[in-house]
Amino acid sequence: MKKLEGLEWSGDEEKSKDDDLAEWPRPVPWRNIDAEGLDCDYALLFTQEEADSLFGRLETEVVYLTGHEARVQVFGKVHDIPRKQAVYGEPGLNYTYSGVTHCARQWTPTLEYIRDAVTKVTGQVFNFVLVNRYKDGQDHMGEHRDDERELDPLCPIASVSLGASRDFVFRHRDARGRGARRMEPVKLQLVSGSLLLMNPPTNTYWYHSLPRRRAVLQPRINLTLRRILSSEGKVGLMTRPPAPPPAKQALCSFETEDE
DNA sequence: TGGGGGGCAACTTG
DNA sequence: ACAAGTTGCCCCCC
Ligand SMILES: [Mn+2]
Repeated sequence: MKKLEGLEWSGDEEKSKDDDLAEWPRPVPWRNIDAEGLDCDYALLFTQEEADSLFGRLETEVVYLTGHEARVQVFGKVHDIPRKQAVYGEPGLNYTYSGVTHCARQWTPTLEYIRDAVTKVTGQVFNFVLVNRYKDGQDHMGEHRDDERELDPLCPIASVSLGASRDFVFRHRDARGRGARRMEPVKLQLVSGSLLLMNPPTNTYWYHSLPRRRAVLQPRINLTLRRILSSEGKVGLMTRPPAPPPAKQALCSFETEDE
């Protein structure tokens, strides 16, 4: 695996064939989170020092969506998205959020490094990452499921946290709305350097959110690594426009937008 | 007692 | 039908 300057793991890099998932670069103790239809695994993947370093690198590397791409229109009203988002992955992949499709930028060295670390401890391969930056506890994310059609249903979603600790809440889909089943939400604290794996079928039955926490004053960066199937017709692999596109050619280009 | 935080159902339009 | 935020209300706590 590629090394990143200033982040030399003490473990030797030799690839024995029996390399199993146990050592990265030290063993990671997993905690399993279990409920009806919910299956997650949580581990401390990076030390605090490593996490600080990675956070700092991402702060200079990651290019977030700006301008109209940093807003969302729902029910006719325009809102600023209450966090910053960036989209990275294999060339051609894209991500649709509230009807707007964003093209993935090419992996940065730090994102590749984190991706490969997660692959090393999980054995899962990822081709896409959504970066969410929460500037403080006012930034948040509403309840939702990651139920996009183009996601590989067999691949867990891997969530890496860097920076401020934040609460993270799962709610069963049948526990929402009036006349809901009484089921306790499952609450976690995601600390800096942690990795949360959301295994199937978690995303079928459980919504998750990152609630507002007014006491949190520091920023947090979250990476959700995913595997997108490229063969889906609708989204996934963005194909060249069928004909030389007349006006809207800028759809899949990466021009900088005004702040 | 008042106000702040948090949970959550209700509401929002094209 | 379908989007993902905000708002309002209620409860708890200091
Ligand atoms: Mn999600």
